[in-house]
Amino acid sequence: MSTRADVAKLAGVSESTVSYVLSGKRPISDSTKARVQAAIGQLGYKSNYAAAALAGGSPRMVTMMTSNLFLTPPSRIDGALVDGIVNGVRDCGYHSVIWPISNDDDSDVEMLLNLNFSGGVILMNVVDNDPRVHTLHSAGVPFVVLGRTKVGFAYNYVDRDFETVYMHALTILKNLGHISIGVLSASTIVNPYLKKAAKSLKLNMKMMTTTNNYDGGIILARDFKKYYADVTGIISLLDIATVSFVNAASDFGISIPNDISIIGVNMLEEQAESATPKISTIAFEAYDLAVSCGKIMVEVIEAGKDSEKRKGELWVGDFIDRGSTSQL
Amino acid sequence: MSTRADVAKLAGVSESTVSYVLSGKRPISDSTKARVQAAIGQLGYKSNYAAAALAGGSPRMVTMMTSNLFLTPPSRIDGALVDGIVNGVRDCGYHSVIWPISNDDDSDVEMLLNLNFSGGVILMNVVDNDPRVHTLHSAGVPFVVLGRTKVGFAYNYVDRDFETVYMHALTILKNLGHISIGVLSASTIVNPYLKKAAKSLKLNMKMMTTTNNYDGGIILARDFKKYYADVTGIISLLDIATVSFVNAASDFGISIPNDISIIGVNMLEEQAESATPKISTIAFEAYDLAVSCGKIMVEVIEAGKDSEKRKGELWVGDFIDRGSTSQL
DNA sequence: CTGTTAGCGCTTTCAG
DNA sequence: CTGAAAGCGCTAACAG
Repeated sequence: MSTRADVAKLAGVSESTVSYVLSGKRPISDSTKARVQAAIGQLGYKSNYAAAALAGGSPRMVTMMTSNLFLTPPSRIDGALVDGIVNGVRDCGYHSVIWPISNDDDSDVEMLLNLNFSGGVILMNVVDNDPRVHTLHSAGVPFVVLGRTKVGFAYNYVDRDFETVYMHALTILKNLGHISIGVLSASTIVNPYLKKAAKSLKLNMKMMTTTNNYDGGIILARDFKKYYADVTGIISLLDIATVSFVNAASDFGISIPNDISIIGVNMLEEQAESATPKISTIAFEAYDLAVSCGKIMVEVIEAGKDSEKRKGELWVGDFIDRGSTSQL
Repeated sequence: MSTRADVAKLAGVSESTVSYVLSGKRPISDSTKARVQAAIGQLGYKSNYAAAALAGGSPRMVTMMTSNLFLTPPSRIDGALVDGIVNGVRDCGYHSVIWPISNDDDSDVEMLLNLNFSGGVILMNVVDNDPRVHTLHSAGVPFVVLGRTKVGFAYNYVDRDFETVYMHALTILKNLGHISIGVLSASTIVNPYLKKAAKSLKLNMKMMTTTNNYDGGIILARDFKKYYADVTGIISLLDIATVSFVNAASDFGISIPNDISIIGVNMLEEQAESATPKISTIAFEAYDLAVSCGKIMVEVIEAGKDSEKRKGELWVGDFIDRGSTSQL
């Protein structure tokens, strides 16, 4: 494996010059630049990540930690999120990898931190009072959470403005004349913002809890008339289950949108279109959100490990009302 | 961030002693070991991955490349594979990360190689004459493929002995009196080993192509009587679709196992049990296969980048006939 | 059993 | 615009 020194010798320049043509951090004449690049091509030279990381301070690598990625089929949103982060981070000249964690305990986090090869970590799929946030925080590692959790201290995160999202969705439903609103969610806990919005609009809420997969939607459709007969409007926080619910509805004598209006707040546009009829959504630009998460991660890394720079600040992904209420 | 030097000073020993208590590569007296460990704990010292990689030769890190992980929900087998590799690699004292690649072109591979931070790569989900295998090969990086593809040169891989698997599965079906065999697969191409086995057993084969997801199984059940009426035995190469097919069968007037016998050759035992009735399987020990893949990867790394040691050799995952033919 | 020392390949001042 | 040289933190001889 050739080194920077080999390149320098072949090109007849100094080692630092090679570094600078690579990094572009200082002006280099076109002629030497050309010679260096020719030498690089000729030798098939590749920069050594470890050496660069060692010499250059914190490694230019961000680690995504996301759990349950392989145990159960993830939602399409998780996919868009990962892709977005990869690209956001790459735009900043960093790289990203996924650190496979199989569960929600934090031994995998410890291991990553001990390894110390990552300049910072992006934590996804956070749970309530996530122990991993505590671990990352006390380790003093730069990290950004994609999503939010209450842990009792300030930390960097990127999230949507759900307060506005929920209010908007419920307002649409209310304007359509719905009073009894079902909430399609994987959790039995009502989101406080949702609760607050429903209260202020004087709407009744009914949790419709199911798993976010194809089966979850089918089961819901099957049970709908039995358990949720009074529900006429649905706000859905899931994606896969919602699509299958809508697609299966007619099999169980439910007519959409005649019987119920359904609006997805946590769904890719592309998925919404895969349902028949197409599901109305409050647009969730998962990809853009993730891109911005990646960029902010890099900003945090570069600001230094213990930077309070933007800590606890709220970065909201673009909230766009596409007004796609065709189905409603 | 404290370094090995800080630890050494605090413990009153030399820097190399600290290294050696960490690596265990030479005997250290219990007393100094204790002092060093105390100092490490006190300082919260973490070894620097980049420095270790730089000083110690090839980095102790293996990279898993697997595509389509986020575009579509992966099968349960992919999950078992990733988990198994992580553990196999960890048993060898290495670490592993996932390198997210969104497509089958090899620009992501190039980028990983240019980064040069990985001691070796495990390639999953290979396609026919996979371009990434060519790229890895000509880069001279240690790599192991989980699965096989024809590329015109020898490379390290780990795979099941499908020749035996198919022969065994078809023999079971034949012994049950089936002559017309459906092949449930995501591809329209008949596996040559399967074709060969069918021929030698004088069985008729009919491709039943579908996508490996819940919908794929439903569609197949719906269309079964129309398109595959003559099929009485099925060999399935899919997992998710097969489970949903079996579960949906009765809704479409198909009685299993009265009308058809179905046997899964590419399915986790746990998934087979989630169908009603339980699906018969030729056991696929995905996890064990992946563990061995991880271990072999490390072996290849340590043998040196251009080692021919085991190149082109066939490592077959354990093939275990559990004899679970209850449903048949 | 322990200490000393020479690098690993790169980045980044400091000097031209 | 370019070169020289001092490290980054660790590993692994080499020398006790």
